[in-house]
Amino acid sequence: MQDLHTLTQNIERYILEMLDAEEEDFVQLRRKELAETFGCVPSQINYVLRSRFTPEQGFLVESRRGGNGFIRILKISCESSEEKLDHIDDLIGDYISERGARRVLQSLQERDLITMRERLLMEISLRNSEELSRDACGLSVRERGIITAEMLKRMLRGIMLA
Amino acid sequence: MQDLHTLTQNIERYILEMLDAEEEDFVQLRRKELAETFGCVPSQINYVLRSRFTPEQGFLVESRRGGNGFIRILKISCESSEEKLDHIDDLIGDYISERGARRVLQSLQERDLITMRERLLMEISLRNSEELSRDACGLSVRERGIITAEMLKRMLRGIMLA
DNA sequence: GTGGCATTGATTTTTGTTGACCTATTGTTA
DNA sequence: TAACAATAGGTCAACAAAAATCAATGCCAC
Repeated sequence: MQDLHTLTQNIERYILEMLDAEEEDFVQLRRKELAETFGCVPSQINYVLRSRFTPEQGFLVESRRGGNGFIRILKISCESSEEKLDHIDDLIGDYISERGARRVLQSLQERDLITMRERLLMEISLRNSEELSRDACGLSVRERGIITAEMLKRMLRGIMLA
Repeated sequence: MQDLHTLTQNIERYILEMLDAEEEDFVQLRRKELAETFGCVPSQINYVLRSRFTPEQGFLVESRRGGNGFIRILKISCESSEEKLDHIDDLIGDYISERGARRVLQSLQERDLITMRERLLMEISLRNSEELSRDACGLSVRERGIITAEMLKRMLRGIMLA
């Protein structure tokens, strides 16, 4: 696990370095070219993107097929310290009630770490998720609280409070 | 990095610049002339309009054939919240694929109707809901698409009104 | 040996480009 | 005024290029 030399890890590092080097907060590349650079099959690139450049990890990926196709990788969030992420994890834990989640969001918004609209978005998402897991899946209160906690952490990690 | 200029992209940019230059929020042009300007077949213009100037991207296209025929491209304004909401409902409808949802979000962000962070939050939310309804509830693709549409509309309505 | 991450390649889907043929509008003329 | 000619835009199918998907397989760590 300490061995950072799998193909996937190399490609991940390569893209991260490109992002670092750029003025912009995005890089654009050709899947086929990148695959050739690493001497692998093109679909390997999709695997790297799917597993390492997800919205939960603060990235958005746009692409186009066909003539002059491309893949664009955008880094959204600012860098954030491990501490802050840990703090959020502590704050939320493995289980949280809907009320508790709302308290967390209110506090973050009052401290200007998220905007009003972002808070609103997350509240709507949580309510949706709550509704889905209650009505469609018939999950218990406890199970729903676990899902809510997971969801809230994903969203907050995604925009990585700076 | 490389030459990112297909014919379609050049024509798109040309029309956007015309729109920018105009006082009005529309431009009017001749299909044949524009095709000649770019040294291409006239139907190429239709392709550009069909793929780049759709309602989803905030445009309406009108035209007339025969003598003195023309093509007119209008920018949808969406001044009031009401207009935005109607527009959103039109774009999403009762069913939407995950891919379609992501296209809508990209387009809204490019039109500055939502921020990057908001787009990111909504993508996380969509993934979460997809995962929940697929794995925990075992819903079909169709059912998930209906839920996705509903959720997307709720989120967008929520922040457009804020 | 089992479970999960990584790798591969065959197949599918999307995008861009072109040209042959279709339809609508306007003007002209018998 | 009814046909017809000229004009201008629309549709569609075929092809090429590039990325996405998915299922099968490989590789470790436990």
